Amino acid sequence: MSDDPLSEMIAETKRLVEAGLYVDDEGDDDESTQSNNTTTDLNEEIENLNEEVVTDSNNSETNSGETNEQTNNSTETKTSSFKAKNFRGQNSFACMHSHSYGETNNNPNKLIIEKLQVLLDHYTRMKDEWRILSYRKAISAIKKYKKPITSYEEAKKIPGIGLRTAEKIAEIIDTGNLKRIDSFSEGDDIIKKFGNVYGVGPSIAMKWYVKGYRTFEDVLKDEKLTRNQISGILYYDDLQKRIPRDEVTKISEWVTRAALSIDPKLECITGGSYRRGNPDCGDVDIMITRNDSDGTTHLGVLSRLVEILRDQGFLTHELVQHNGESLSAKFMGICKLPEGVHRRLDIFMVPYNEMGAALLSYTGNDIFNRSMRLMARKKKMCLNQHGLFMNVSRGRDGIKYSEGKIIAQKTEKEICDALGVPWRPPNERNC
DNA sequence: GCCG
DNA sequence: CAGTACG
DNA sequence: CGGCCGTTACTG
Repeated sequence: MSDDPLSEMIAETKRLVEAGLYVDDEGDDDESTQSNNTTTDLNEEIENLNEEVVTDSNNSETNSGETNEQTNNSTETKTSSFKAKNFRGQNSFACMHSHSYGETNNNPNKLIIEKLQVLLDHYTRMKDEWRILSYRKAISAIKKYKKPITSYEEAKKIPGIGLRTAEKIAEIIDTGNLKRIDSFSEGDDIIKKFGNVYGVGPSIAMKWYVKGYRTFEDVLKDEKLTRNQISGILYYDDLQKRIPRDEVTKISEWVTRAALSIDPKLECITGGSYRRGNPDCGDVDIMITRNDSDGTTHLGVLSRLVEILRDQGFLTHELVQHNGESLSAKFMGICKLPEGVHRRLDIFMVPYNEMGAALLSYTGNDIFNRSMRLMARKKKMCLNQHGLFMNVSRGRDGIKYSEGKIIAQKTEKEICDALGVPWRPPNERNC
């Protein structure tokens, strides 16, 4: 057991705790620790529900297509028709190919997926980020591999599956099990549960375990928590649940209706896995922008929107404070439909010119994004949620992305063209 | 972990 | 700064 | 063997 990496990890963490590197428990250093809930009143239930029927969200029917933004906007930064040069090997990038949604159930390799998922969870707890990445890619590849894998050789041929994983797959095929998994300690499940709390990652989860906590009650009793962690524990069960697509639609319509009451010219688009067409989602991601060609922007809209939703009792918690002064302000919190459970909700305000870059970024999935961004980097460019840039060091501060550095940002297609990546509808971005 |  | 979160 | 997304953005 001494060679069990997790055991070593626990021992190391324990050493750090004893060395005082983790102390933050006793010794109430500050007064304003918790209980300063400036958020909305916690369990304020919803009395005044306006059940106005959603007339028509501009969320567009299928919501899956590219927003029909045409590049011809008067005062726009001329997105030069910059074309990136291709390089050898770029065809192996995930963003170069279609990746449709991979069913987990009814997959002929369900057992393999389950076993590898256990390993992925294990390495997640160990903060082994590169194995995490590898296992995620391997599992994703198998999910979309429709045939039963019957041999080591067959597994090895799948992109993203190498020597080590193919060996494990072979063992699963032969024995129906992975001996490696059996050596994991039972503490794994507890650490896993801690790590699933919003605001708790691998480090905190391990720290809690080493300090002897085994349940949320233990943690709540003895540990000093951030407000996000408190919310995460309080609504742990709700937030663990997947959100049916229909409910995502309802939540989107609710937010859109409130936004349009502020300014009818706002445009709201739901991104994330919803835009990728998935049947259920982990949260709701809504982008809001406004055509500024009439001289008006959406500056300050988010603060008002949050206020409205809060007063409606729709928003129950604010996890990340939005930057109300920015056209790129964002909100991250928890909402709840009158008859529903608590759901994670993200609202991203987007400068009109950046909508294409924002659509790409907030639609994902993450593997697709990282693939595209790596591609950009390989071509001496830089891709983020604001646009595609020349890879030059720009000045500090909030100096706008202007000048000659911006290459493309207004539409997805424009960015893909400049990058030399074929544009794909969102439902083909489930890498 | 996988890949070049 | 480390940690966490977003796609 | 080195790279693996973002000079992402926020919290404490």
